[in-house]
Amino acid sequence: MEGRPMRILIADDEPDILEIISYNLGKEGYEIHTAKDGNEAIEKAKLLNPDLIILDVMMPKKTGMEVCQILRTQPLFQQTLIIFLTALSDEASQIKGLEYGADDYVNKPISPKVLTSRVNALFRRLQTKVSEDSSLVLGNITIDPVKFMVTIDSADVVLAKKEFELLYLLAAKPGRVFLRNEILSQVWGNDVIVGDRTIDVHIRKIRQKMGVDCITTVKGVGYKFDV
Amino acid sequence: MEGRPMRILIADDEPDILEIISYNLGKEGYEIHTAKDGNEAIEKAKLLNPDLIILDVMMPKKTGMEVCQILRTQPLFQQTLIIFLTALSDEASQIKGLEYGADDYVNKPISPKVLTSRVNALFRRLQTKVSEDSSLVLGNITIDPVKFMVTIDSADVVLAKKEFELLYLLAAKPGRVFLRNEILSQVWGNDVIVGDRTIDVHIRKIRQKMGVDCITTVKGVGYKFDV
DNA sequence: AATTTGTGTAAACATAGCGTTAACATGGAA
DNA sequence: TTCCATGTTAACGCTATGTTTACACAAATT
Repeated sequence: MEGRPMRILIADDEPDILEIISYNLGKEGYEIHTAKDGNEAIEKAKLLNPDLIILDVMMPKKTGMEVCQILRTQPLFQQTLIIFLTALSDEASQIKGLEYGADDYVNKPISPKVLTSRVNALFRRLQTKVSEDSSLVLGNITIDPVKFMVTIDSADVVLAKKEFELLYLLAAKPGRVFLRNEILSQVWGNDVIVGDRTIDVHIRKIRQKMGVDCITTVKGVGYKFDV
Repeated sequence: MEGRPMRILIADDEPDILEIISYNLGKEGYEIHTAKDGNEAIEKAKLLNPDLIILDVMMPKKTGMEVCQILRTQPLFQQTLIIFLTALSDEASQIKGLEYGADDYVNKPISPKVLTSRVNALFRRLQTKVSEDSSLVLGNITIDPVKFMVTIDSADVVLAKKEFELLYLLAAKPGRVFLRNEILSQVWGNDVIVGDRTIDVHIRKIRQKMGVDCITTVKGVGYKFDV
């Protein structure tokens, strides 16, 4: 399902930091490369064409800001994600960094976990943007919230709005059981009051239209989407 | 032919903060809407379908996290940008926030300028550089925005301005569902107020003139161009 | 200017099908 | 068995959309 791992270039002059970040992002499955100063960062960026570049602001040879500025002028690096890493926590630097074309600006001392979360968030957003497609793919079933369309083995299934919303809720976390209350408040909202059988009827219609039985009843508890 | 301004929904229970942020982002040319608690945020989000939602974490009725969670399970809010705003600067909350599906996490006290920079950075990244005046070719249908002409199987179809704009909007992203609100703000503009049936009438005229039924209704949601 | 033609919007009515309810069926657990 | 949770079906009100007509207004033509 996933393509190649995302490639990250980390540039910092402190070996300790390089190591910590490399270790933590490597653990997430990213492909990690490092550089120890501004010039090396630019060289390696051109060589590797990474998806994300993490730049320490204070580096020998060239500062992170300079590196960013140089890279951003090149067409190849317009789309590359850039995160600044810095001990300068003052507001002006941060604004300057972001206006230089960075996508995020993280202050030192860095929590590796926070950095990882931010990296993940950036990639998550990029993914949905590039493919224009945040659809759920579960085996031979595809659920596309943007097109409001369900496809089973390349055959379209047309669902009504509520049916679709309900299916999407379940399918977003396959295997997880959703309580009836939970379903009600998510799909119908908290204030709306509907009868007992309403959910069942919708479930039934979904099952019917889909042909495949991908929704399991957990009696006394709720419903779940089968993997 | 610049696109409409990005629409931002800000939810916070402190009126001062709402005002400061509204003012600063408004200055940047964004279209601003506000909510003062979690429930109102959800309501307005559904109503306005904003491009970005800024959520205070600590709010009455529902917390920002809850709002985010609820919206993210709905098909319509998969692509919406979300920023958390919070006084909780601890690392765990931040990670949790980002993993809830937020795109950024900003600590209070907020510098309006920093927030603005971050908002700009998010939108900058999202921007798709679609050459505006390129003609669309979809099967046997050609839509040429320069000549203002639609051709089906080498037979010309003459559309009026609004009809053309509407068709072009839908056809630019074939398959994607456009909400009625979305269509209104894109084709008619944000300030213009027109009656409920106006869109339908235009859709009808397009369908009539085109002969081919290339526009599908998704009841309760909007319209889409068939691939 | 007067005339004609066409566009965009509103208003009024028609209609399909969505969402819900109600009534009854079924099946498993105690 | 009896009970309770869910399945199933049909019916129906209502809402969102389709359709048509009318009209103000702009644009084009004379």
